[in-house]
Amino acid sequence: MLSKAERTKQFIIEKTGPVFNKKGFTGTSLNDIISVTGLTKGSIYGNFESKDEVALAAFDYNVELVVAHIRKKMEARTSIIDRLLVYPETYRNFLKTPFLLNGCPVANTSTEADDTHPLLKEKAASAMLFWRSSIERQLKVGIENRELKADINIQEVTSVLVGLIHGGILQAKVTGKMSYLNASMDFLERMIRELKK
Amino acid sequence: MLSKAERTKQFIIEKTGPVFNKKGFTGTSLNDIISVTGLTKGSIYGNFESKDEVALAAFDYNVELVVAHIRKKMEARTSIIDRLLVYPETYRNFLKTPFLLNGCPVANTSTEADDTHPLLKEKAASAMLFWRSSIERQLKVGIENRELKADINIQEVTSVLVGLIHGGILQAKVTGKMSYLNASMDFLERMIRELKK
DNA sequence: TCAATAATATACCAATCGGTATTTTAATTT
DNA sequence: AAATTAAAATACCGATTGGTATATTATTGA
Repeated sequence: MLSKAERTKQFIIEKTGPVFNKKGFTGTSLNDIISVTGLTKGSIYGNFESKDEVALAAFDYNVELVVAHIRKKMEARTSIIDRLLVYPETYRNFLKTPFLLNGCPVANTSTEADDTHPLLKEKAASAMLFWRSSIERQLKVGIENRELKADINIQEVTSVLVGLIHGGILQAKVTGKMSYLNASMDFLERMIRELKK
Repeated sequence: MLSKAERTKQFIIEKTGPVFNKKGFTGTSLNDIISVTGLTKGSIYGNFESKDEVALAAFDYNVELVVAHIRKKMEARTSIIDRLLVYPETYRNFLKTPFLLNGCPVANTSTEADDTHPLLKEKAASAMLFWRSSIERQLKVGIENRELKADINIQEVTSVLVGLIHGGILQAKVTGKMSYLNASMDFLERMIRELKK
């Protein structure tokens, strides 16, 4: 069984995760952390040695939620095309997915931390590269299996796939018009289907 | 001639613009504003009534720089295709363009302000819609001129164009790999050329 | 040139920031 | 159940936050 401290630590991470994703690192104060957890400053600093450490853990948690969500949906599918289609399907519904409601943690953290918080930026970069390599691997497997065309530009397809998702969310979030994201996802779906041999 | 106050106001905007784009609204403190302008708090508050007002003006300035830059490059071109190609060309070199170095102000502000700063969000939304409608207008003109295919989905093309730019910059900035942005721009260029009738 | 006015600087404010030392309370272990 | 240890609450810290009132210095119009 987990120790009390470990459970509290996890509790803090789960409660602050959404706040950090919504308000960002600078925008989230210790008082935010305190009020969202219902704990006191002493308790927070008994389990984490700084606000930084809470934010870093919260980021990992936020990313893991997204990754697990995507992975679970993919496991139910066999072909590479169907698996890749999980992406547009998932992000079309980002508003209905609690941990995506305020945007993808990778995108949010990348944008804020890029010029301000080296440790967070490093984590965001790792998450981005992890995501990309997961897509690249699937494309490679698909080519080897002869499910996908052999002449696919893996790096380009990956860049476009990831870019369309983030760019679509950005446009939808700021304007409030889901149709911009949906249009991007329509396009992305067609692109994915055209990867087929 | 501009009054002293108007010149100082403009001076403050020009000096703080890059800071706000780099550090964001929350991340930029009054001390940042003071040190980057070399002015004192009294002078700042003599010309603006709040940090908010400075940030709002700085955002407008930042956007105007980008808009003017794009417009200028477009004016030298005649065909719609060539004009649209200004976008990928511009953003490929965003690192060499001072006011784009830290990312597009619309994207940066959208991401930060979306859940935290209503006034800034409103401005970011307007800028996004303005940008989109400028692209949509060009597509429409291109279709009417028979330069472009008649069956183009204007909203989709616009969403993809804008999305690829923002998504590409995001990936390049956080990972430090320009090749991700360049791959997106390669794809975008091809897409633009294929709009031709 | 000399007032009037506009613009900038100085000095201060309460509130909040992230963080720490200490005390109190709760959970373990024997 | 008592003793020990772990965890959480309280009270405090200096520094910084955005903002204001007042004093000083430039600028401008008569």
